[in-house]
Amino acid sequence: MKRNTWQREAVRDALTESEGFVSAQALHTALRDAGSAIGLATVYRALADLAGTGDADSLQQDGESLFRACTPDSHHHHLICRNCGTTVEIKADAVEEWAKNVAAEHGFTEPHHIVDVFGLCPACSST
Amino acid sequence: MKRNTWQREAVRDALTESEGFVSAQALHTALRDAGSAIGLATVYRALADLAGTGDADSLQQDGESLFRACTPDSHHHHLICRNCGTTVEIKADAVEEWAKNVAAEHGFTEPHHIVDVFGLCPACSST
DNA sequence: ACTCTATTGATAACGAATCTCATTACCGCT
DNA sequence: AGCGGTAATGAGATTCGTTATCAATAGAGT
Repeated sequence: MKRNTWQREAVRDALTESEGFVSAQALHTALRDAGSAIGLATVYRALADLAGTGDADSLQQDGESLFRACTPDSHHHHLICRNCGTTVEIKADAVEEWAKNVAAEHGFTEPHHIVDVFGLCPACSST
Repeated sequence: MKRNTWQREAVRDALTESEGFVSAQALHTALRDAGSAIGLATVYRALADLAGTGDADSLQQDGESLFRACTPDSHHHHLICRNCGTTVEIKADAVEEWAKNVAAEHGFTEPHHIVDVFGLCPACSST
């Protein structure tokens, strides 16, 4: 049975409050700085849960996993500022179709895809 | 000045011979098993060089970097079997355009993008 | 309240990747 | 062909993100 703990809520809230993608370690540090006594392992576990249930999206950059609270039950991609992490959710049905077709054309089944666009957001571009 | 060593050649050859994406460690093990006395650090260095010059593409999966010899000077994406690693190179100008436009629409500059499709290749699908 | 057990958290363990630095060997030069 | 400087190598140590361990804690149904 799954239990509700204040730790899980804290991680969920912290994720929701952050602008873009954040690392597990950064989240943990932020929570500790905010006075919480949450453990690092718990942050990792909570994030894995959120990613598993679809309440958070994750991506890998420089060998570390970054997470972000996302609108659930809605497949989308991300436009991410590689400087400050600010993220915009992107809907791209055309890309979904394309990925599916490409896989089918080569006889590949169970297609998944990773599609992310990185760049510098307007704020970071102007500096 | 850059020197040519048999180690670099060995890594390049081993990469070229492998069907799909391979990890640095797997390549190192393969080379050692083949009788080569190459060091792990050297494999990492050679792969980084190849990726830097555009002779190899890389992607991150499960927190480790995978590499593959690729046709140089040709931007493309990959269709990868998540079971055996077999890879097909994909040209997708439509996706390039889409990524560029999406970035521009939101005022993002210097757009890069990561687009990879995973699935099970015909051989792995049938088992 | 009481029990049962999922969850927590400090720390150890793990693994990929990088760094260190003494040794090696590539390559331009004579 | 021989020499010299110097980029490259490699074994091991180190860093860093993530996961496993396990005793202690605290949800939740009764």
